[in-house]
Amino acid sequence: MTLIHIPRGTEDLLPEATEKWQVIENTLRKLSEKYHYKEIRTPMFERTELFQRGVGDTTDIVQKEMYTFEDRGGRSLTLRPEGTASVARSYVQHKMHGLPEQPTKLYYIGPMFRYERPQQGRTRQFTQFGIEAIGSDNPAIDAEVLAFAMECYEAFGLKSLKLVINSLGDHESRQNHRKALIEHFQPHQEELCQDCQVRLEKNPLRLLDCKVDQDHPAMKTAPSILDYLNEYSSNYFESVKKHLDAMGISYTVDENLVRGLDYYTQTAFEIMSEADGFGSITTLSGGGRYNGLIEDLGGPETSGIGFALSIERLLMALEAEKLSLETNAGIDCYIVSIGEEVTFTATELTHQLRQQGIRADRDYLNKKMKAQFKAAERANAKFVVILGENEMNEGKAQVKELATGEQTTVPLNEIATYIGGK
RNA sequence: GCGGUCGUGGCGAAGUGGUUAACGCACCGGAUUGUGGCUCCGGCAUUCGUGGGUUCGAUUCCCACCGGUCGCCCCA
Repeated sequence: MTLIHIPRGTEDLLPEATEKWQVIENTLRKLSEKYHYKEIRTPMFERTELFQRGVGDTTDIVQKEMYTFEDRGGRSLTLRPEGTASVARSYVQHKMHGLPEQPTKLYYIGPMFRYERPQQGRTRQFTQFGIEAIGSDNPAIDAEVLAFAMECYEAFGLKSLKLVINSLGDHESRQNHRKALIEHFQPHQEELCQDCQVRLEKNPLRLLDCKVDQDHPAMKTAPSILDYLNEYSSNYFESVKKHLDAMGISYTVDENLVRGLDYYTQTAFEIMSEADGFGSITTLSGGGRYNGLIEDLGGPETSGIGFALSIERLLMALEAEKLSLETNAGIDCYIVSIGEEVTFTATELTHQLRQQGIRADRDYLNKKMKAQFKAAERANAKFVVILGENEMNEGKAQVKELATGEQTTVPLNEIATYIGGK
């Protein structure tokens, strides 16, 4: 029989892993409450058009990474490669701009899909937690999103973090900068690497973070986006920085930081890990402002900003910094039963304890006492209840605390109280 | 999508063109008729990633595919 194995670039999370995931998810949800963001759940697939229009036709995500398929009705659907487009779609569809709470502050958590060559930190299905604040173009909210993003890591004790910010400016600023870039690099076109020759046409901004040509003299003299920001954009960026300063959040400005999605305007940022043990992929999360997106999707002119982080990469960062998560694994009580005569009493007792809120388990393999003790230890049980024929006849059991070895005889109907009181 | 590298039990890991595929950990059983440790003894791979080919014979050689991993592209 041929084994069917998991699709490429996906992974099973077994209990050992899901315990950690639950801790992370809970922490992120609590943080969301603290910052007053509410959860939104959108479908895992959308009309393909949404991403073409929202994320951008020229982006790598849309051009070569989408999981697109046709349903039985002949509609082209796509497994979501990111969260913002869906949230924006939902915002427009449900006319959230009319809600009394503004800006609308939302968070989401769930799987995303991109068809890429997998490697560590990059799988075809991965999980993003993200937030969106839609309906305000006050620099204070940009700073809030950045602070939130940083706290998502600090909450777990991560230290080796680097917050990099940049401004991409508004449409006007970007156009002027683009023109300047093309003029600057055109004379050197022949000397640039293959990729950059294509970038020059497609997206000259991308030239700036090319690794092959980074030493080319033209790179050092290349026009910076920051010099092309118009007054509004420039003031906006300065104000975002002041708000960050007010919170004591440190950052570095990288004028070459370019985000991969078309919808970004003004503030753009990334959080990277500087811990050892990371390979070429160091980006933990990224985000930015998307002032034209809601309008592009048929909504009113509305500005927005958000970010998304990968839970997989968050876990990698924790591992790289050798941090562990406090999980609440284990049970309160393991019932060791000796002899087939007591099995019904064991069942009754286990059930009774559970009904009283005690996390309990028992043996189902007719193991010997010694083996049952091992099972109890493996289950991380606090107490073992020993039930033999003698105890059963007396309506009592031995209750042993595993950590101390302390053992007492307790009437069956008082075990829950006894354990609960410890 | 491109290039490198790797693929032996639950995990780690040796090994050879020829008939029983080391070892360690884990697990199970026993020594020990009802108490977690230690010790000792025993058990635990009939697809050596999958499929072809070369050969009298392949886990070992060749090819393809699948998968992991690293780098590139790009990103979370």
